[in-house]
Amino acid sequence: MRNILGRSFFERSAVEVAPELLGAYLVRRLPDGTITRHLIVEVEAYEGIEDRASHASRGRTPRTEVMFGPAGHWYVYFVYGMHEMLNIVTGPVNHPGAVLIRAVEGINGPGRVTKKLCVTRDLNKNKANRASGLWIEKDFGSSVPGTITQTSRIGVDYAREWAQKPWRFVLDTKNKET
DNA sequence: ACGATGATGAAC
DNA sequence: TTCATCATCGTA
Repeated sequence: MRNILGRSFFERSAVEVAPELLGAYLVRRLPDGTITRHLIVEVEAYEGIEDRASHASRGRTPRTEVMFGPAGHWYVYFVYGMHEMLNIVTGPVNHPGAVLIRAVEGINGPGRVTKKLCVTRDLNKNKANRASGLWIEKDFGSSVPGTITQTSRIGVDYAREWAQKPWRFVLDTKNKET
């Protein structure tokens, strides 16, 4: 059976949640009503106030507010003057965490995922559910379609020892063309 | 290798 | 109010 992932699923450590999102589906309902499903193949965990790579390491600010809120909400922010980044908030209230969706099948790169799915900041702080038009579904009945590789996170060299954490998770799907 | 391009947060 | 920085991407 396929479930829409809600607060209870996300209310854990981002490092625990992240690998479990591999093989799940990012589902988007576009303004015209069409629904598309995308297999999640790459994610990164940002966990706690200590994690120097996380925006939340600077504390509670207008931008990071949502990361301190309840799990299962979207954190969408703008970076490099042109890219929207899509994250799902994890962990208990007041314990900031998030998982960045870096790629879905056929779309590599976090900026490309959001562009392709028409995800912008107006989804920020929205719940991941049908009402917001963007949610995640997971089939708990079947196994992960591939092998999971762990590496350090991309673009966070400034984060000192936190940059080394193997908190990037990639799903290598068998015999698939890009 | 590097420029585009604008929000963010910290310093002043 | 200014400034460096940035969870990136396309072109070279």
